[in-house]
Amino acid sequence: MAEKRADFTESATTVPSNATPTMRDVAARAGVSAMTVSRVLKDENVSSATRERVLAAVRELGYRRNEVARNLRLGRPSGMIGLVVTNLGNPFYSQLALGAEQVAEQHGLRLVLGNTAGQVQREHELVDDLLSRRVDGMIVVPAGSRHQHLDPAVLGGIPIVLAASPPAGIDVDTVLVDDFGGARAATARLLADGHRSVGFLGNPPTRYTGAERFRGYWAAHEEAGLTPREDLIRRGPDDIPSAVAAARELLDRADAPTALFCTNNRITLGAYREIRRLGADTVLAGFDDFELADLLDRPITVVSYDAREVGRRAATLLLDRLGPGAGQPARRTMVPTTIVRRGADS
Amino acid sequence: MAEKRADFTESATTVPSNATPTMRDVAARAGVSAMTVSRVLKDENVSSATRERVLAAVRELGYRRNEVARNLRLGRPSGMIGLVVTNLGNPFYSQLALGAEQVAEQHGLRLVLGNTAGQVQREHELVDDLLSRRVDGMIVVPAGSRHQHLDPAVLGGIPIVLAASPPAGIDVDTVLVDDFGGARAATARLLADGHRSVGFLGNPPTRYTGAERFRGYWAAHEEAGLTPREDLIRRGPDDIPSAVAAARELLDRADAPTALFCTNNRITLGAYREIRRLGADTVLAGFDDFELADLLDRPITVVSYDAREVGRRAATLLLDRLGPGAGQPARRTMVPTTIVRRGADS
DNA sequence: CTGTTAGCGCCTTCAG
DNA sequence: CTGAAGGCGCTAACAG
Repeated sequence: MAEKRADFTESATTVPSNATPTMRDVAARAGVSAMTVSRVLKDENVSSATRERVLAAVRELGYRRNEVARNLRLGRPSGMIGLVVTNLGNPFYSQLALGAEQVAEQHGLRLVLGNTAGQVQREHELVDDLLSRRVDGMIVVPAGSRHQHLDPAVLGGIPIVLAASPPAGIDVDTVLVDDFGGARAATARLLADGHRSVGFLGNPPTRYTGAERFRGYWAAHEEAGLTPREDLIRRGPDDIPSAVAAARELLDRADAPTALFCTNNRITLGAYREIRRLGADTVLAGFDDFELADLLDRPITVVSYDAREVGRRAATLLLDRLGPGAGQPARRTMVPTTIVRRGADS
Repeated sequence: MAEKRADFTESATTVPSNATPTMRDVAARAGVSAMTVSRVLKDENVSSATRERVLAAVRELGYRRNEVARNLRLGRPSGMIGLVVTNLGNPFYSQLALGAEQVAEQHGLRLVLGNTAGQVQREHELVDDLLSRRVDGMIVVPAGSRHQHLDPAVLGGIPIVLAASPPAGIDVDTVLVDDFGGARAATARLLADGHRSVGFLGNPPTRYTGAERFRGYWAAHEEAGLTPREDLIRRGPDDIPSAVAAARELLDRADAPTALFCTNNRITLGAYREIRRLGADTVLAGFDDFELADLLDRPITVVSYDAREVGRRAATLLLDRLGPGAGQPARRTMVPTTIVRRGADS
């Protein structure tokens, strides 16, 4: 078992050398009460003489105030905010985390990280654990489409902000990317360039982004007085291999599309690879910018957005609700997208 | 100020509806003592009748045990490990974080994140803050080259693991990438392909990776019985623009190198861009793999390694030291690299 | 300016 | 099997 602090008679100035020192140890060493130490550490009125003695003791003992105990006593939460994402390995989420960290940091709050790997079960456990650790609030990128367990009511009033996915059946602050607008703009660009058969390669409609980006693709057509050709639409692919396969299907047709819109960068990559392999001159547009995009040897249009900003806004909403904006109705904000041409130049 | 719990006479079954319920609230509601609630939650011996009543009360109140208070009482640390990195936006570190999270998660530990943005000052503050929060231990990617403030002694005995950079003047567990071996192997590959003037584009030697990778470059030459041409060595560039400029300098020469070794992917990108712009056929090798590398239209050799594994090992070392391996001497482990050919095919 | 008392939420120890 | 007392480290609220 853990070695307990020595209990045998120990003079007031003798201090257990092993364990992390407590305020009382400092007090004893400085010959004052714990309260005085507390006051010194809080910069309250203490005579400069005793203050010096206390600080000396602090230094000698390497004392560091236990913020956990402090928060408990003050009835405060932990001064940490939970961040639950589906996949930290995805640059989108790591940028989001970075943005959230920036804002949290400015307010002296620390970020506690949880990665769900997209598993709803893990999300449940994580949220529960974070609640038990008394986080001040949490930012969640939901793994599933049911969100009742994220209801502030269930959470015991701890505020929550959803990111990248809209709330389903609950009423909470949310930060979204303009998936619809970005997809619409990119598709419109292709149409404006004269393309009349624009294929669609997208992740499943069950995903929010998949659905929204498809809506955008469709809307762009409607606004141009066109109707997408259903036979050029593939709403299944979700990784590079499946995107390659789907692209091949479309490009092999006699009436192959002259352009493709892809709903994320993995799909774009798959399509790009296949186009290049076939030596086709199909034009490509896709959601998500990526480094290196301009090293590609043929042009490509990408929908770009600031993932870090998503994190910043999420943290900002949360912090506001932790303070002044406590009682406000749920807010929703949307991070804009821009259309960028990449590739085939420098 | 915060609304205090109503103090007027309140029957045993009435519970404050606003604040997060405590064990006593549950106890009152179930008509038992707090101890019994505690026991139920710990699955200790309690008659199944009372257990049911308690669990019912827990459910009705939405009670969740306060792990913070629990840990305080038990004299345990927080059950969290700190992760301090220089730049979460860099995929290397986000992968590292993901790996560490995986391992921590398996042991029921949560990760607290800190981003130093490479500033030593921030690193100090972060480490200090994490210590005050009583993390079980920490994984640090040091921002600077002086590490005295990371000495376990200074840290009050809290274990620490360094990642990506070796300890300077302190004796702690460390996880490194085989920078030397990777650079040597990549350079050797170029030499084996017949190149006799291999340029070097690398980040400053003040950085550990810069120094190690340069050593590898040099060693490969020596082992081949060659001496690198000093005039083809540029140890300054640290981002894409400066890499472009440095590459141009080398490629503009009458006796331009036939191959270049670059110490990280940004530098590789810069060099690639310049080679492509000039239409040169200089062969490229570089540290760090990158997605899309195989979409490039000319071949490239990259030094690849598993960043997630760095995080996994760091967490594993830390966890071991938290448990059985508490007293061991400092260990050091090195994550291997592999040489991969990329680009100009599919 | 400084000390004492009490208690945040929980659990160990010791009585029933 | 259950409860009462005491305390983890810290700090309000009162004394003095």
